[in-house]
Amino acid sequence: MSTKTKQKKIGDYVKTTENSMKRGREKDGDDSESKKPKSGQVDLSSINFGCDKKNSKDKPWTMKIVSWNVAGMRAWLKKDVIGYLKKEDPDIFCLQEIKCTEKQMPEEAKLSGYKIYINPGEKAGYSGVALFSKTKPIRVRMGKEIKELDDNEGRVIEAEYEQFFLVSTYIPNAGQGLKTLPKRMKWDEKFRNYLKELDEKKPVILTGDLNVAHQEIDIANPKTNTKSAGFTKEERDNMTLLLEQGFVDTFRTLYPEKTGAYTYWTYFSNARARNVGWRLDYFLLSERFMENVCDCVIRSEILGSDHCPIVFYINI
Amino acid sequence: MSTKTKQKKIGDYVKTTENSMKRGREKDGDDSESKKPKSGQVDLSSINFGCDKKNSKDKPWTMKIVSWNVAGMRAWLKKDVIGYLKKEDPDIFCLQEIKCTEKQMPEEAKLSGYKIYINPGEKAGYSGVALFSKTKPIRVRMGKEIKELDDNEGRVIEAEYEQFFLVSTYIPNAGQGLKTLPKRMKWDEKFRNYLKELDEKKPVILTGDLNVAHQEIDIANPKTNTKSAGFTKEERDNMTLLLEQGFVDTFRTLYPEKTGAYTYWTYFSNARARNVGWRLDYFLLSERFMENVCDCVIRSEILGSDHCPIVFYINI
DNA sequence: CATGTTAAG
DNA sequence: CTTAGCATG
Repeated sequence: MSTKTKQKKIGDYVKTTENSMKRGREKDGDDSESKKPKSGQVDLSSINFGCDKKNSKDKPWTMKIVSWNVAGMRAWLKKDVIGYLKKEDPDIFCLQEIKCTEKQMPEEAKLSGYKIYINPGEKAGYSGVALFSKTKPIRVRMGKEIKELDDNEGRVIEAEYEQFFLVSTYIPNAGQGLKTLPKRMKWDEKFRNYLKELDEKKPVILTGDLNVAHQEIDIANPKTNTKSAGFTKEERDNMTLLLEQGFVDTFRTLYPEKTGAYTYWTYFSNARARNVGWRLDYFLLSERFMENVCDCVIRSEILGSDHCPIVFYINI
Repeated sequence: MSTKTKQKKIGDYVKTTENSMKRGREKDGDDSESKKPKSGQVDLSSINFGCDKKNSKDKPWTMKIVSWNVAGMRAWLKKDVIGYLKKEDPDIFCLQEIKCTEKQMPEEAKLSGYKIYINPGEKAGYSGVALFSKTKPIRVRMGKEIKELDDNEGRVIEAEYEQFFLVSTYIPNAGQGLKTLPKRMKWDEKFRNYLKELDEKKPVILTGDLNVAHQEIDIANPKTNTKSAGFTKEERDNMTLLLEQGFVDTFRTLYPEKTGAYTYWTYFSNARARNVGWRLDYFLLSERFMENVCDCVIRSEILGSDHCPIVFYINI
């Protein structure tokens, strides 16, 4: 099976404007406050939190979704991430690997203005996902409520909105020495089937840490990592199957040639400073929904985890 | 059984001089270096590392021994303790709860000029004692070499010198909810018998963390701790038995009325700053050897562990 | 290398 | 509260 998948090109979906600085919403003008860079976090004033691009129907973005694997929410909160989130101001944000229960979650994390949904999983301090949404979804399912998945590890939250399903996930890691690759393969299959059914009802926005770098362009060292968790042929092929089933890797479709675009860097050996990374975090979209997409951005400057946030702009 | 024991008084053993500033050795004059207080450690320049007192025969100290429960040697080493030890410059120093093997011990800890003996115990990261001696002892026994004790937890090092045995120990903690009090009771008995036999051969200097505050004066909150590990009647009675067997609590004998003299403060609730402590670390001496003692000092200013070092000055 | 356990103190 | 171990990433 080939790991290459034909993805459509930019022009098929997105109308690239002349960096017009026009935004779907006028939210980012007030950089009068907090000029001072805070502890650990980068200076946020240089970041454009809006989106200059329009969708294929020349419409600006109306909704922003953020996904971030936080690698332990309690430690993450000590790194000035709330200031970033407030500036980013997404309509929905999805966190993976929170490694805590609702009870253990510090109050400062419970940002006002959001409905909060938490799927902590059973094992203490392991995995866990959360979803924050400004508007209340029609329905939210998570964990064992999604019977097809039987998720007891805090890996999935599904939120149904008027026009789409949003699925946030943290896909199982294949483990050191690939010792949990079989578990991963089983998960991938049932998750693929679950998404297929969901997609038949409404378009799906799938986001989160898919724990796979799909192509060689998605990893700094493809040659030396073919036996590493997250870049085995098995995992890459499973992602290909997902795409062939009617999902689109939005970032790669918008930026097919973009190298050095990663969302994860190991803490070892100063990998992030050297940009020795992996693209493991995605926005995958039901193909028929792609015409609405404005942009997909990797916020590689934002610190707080070994993953960085990714941002998705869409016109709904 | 009473927990009170008749200990002789100061004048019986030690001749208190008029703070003569004469020292047994002239070692502490050079405070020209390192005036700057280093990270985490207190300013050492105000400490008198010598001893102004003389023994009962009007002789100054000729030997200094230090004991310190370091509560994890590797973390302890990060707190500028080597600078203190070099200034203190003991002839022998005994460390308890090193929580590492010889292999794991950082090189910086292996101070030149000392013979080093390590009894790490079997369980990784648990317990473990070490002894550093400028002069090579006649014989050193530790762990299972001391058959009477059958110590596989790194609790004892015995060093034989010409005129005495030095025993450094870390007595088992009775545990939360006193769940290891039975183990402790058994240890106390066999340890007492071991010391009795040793004492028949030569005078014994016993030092270390005895994990008991003997009397009410030895603990900040005697009333609320009668069921706490380290202040149960059982543990206190066992210490009394040891004293009745011919050992002397040197500090308490020298300073029978001294309140607020502690060697341990829990890390909880800022106990050390409030001096809510326990005296758990001792120099116990064979009664017939007491005439040689010059002083016993608690270095409560010295940071690096939840215990502080204690210092023993003797004329040998 | 970092996070959150756990056992122990 | 702190140490050091461990499992996991």
